[in-house]
Amino acid sequence: MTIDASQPCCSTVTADGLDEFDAAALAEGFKALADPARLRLLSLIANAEGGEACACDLVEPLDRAQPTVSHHLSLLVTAGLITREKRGRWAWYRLVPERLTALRGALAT
Amino acid sequence: MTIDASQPCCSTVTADGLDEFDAAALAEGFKALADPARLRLLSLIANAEGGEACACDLVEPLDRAQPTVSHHLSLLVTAGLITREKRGRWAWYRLVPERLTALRGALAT
DNA sequence: CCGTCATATCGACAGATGTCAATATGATTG
DNA sequence: CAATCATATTGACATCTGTCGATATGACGG
Repeated sequence: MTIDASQPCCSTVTADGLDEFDAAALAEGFKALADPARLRLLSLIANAEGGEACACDLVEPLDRAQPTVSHHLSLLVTAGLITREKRGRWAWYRLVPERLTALRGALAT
Repeated sequence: MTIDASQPCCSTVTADGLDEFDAAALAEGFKALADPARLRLLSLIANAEGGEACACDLVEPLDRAQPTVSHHLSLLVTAGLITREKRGRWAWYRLVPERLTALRGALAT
């Protein structure tokens, strides 16, 4: 299941009566951010030339094994935080800024 | 170890060269938000009368056992997202909005 | 002081998570 | 087609996490 990033997140942490369902949905988003490797991947992708990064350029700076990096990238895609585009044998990743913004909005006070 | 909420978070997910150390620190914050029970606790506390909530009023709406609620509240305190004040036999909790704002800022695009 | 009440801590357990080596997949190239 | 390269998948493992029942701690009331 992949998150629909076009659907802006409605619930807010400080909203009254956040129910279990909305809370679970929100938590999924934050779970994706709750790991240093994934945060660094977001940083690397965000600052890559042209706004997109090849997986081949992410393994070395992350200092983790290739399957581990691939695993984290998949999680980020599933969470709707990045997109994957396969071109030839390379996989290119881009941020989904709306998704980041939506989670940001959920922290409004 | 308790987070110093007065220290505004400096790193951003989209900042260039987010290193492992900063990433780990940021991830700690998001980990605290990465659970439905804790998100609902934040919501309940944020909307409690007077901006503070008694633990006794949090167990039932959360639909989890008392030790579980106590556990999550402790995690939130450790993460610097709420404060605990013991008055008599009751424990009162308040949001730390600056901490929420800091994490919010880390998601800036 | 003794019982009660609110909360925290302990111990246990099932399930999730991060990690890697080995291997599969699928595109490119000679 | 065979070799190579980039990436994904699988399987295994140790660790972390959410949960609860039982129990400890500590304040209050009679």
